[in-house]
Amino acid sequence: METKQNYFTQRVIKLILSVPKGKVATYGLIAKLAGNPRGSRAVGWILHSSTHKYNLPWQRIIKSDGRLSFVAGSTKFLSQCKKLDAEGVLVINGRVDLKKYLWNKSRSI
DNA sequence: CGCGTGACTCAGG
DNA sequence: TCCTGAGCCACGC
Repeated sequence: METKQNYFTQRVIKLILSVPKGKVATYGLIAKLAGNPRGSRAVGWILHSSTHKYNLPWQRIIKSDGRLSFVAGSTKFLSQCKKLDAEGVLVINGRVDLKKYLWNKSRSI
């Protein structure tokens, strides 16, 4: 593999690929599990940079408050909304109920 | 090695 | 609930 990136980046990608369908994760959670509790911004950058290469389920990654990261009404926003809905994740006014859909690695059913 | 950028998060008001 | 400022991290140039 041409993975010349940092361990953190690789870990983030793997973590994102581990998020089950019908569940969502936050940038902060991914960053924390990857080893950098404060690397949330980096997670966003990694997604933006590697989604096309690794075909990551970017729609499952949202902000810590349960809202989508994109501007409401934008093309990407609607696209994410549609994908999540197709997976069974209910999105209301650009918000997701983290209490129901947040992925807990410790609880992975 | 420094600087700007970005799909973030937290603390206050 | 919404807005603002400060902090953090990886990447490209």
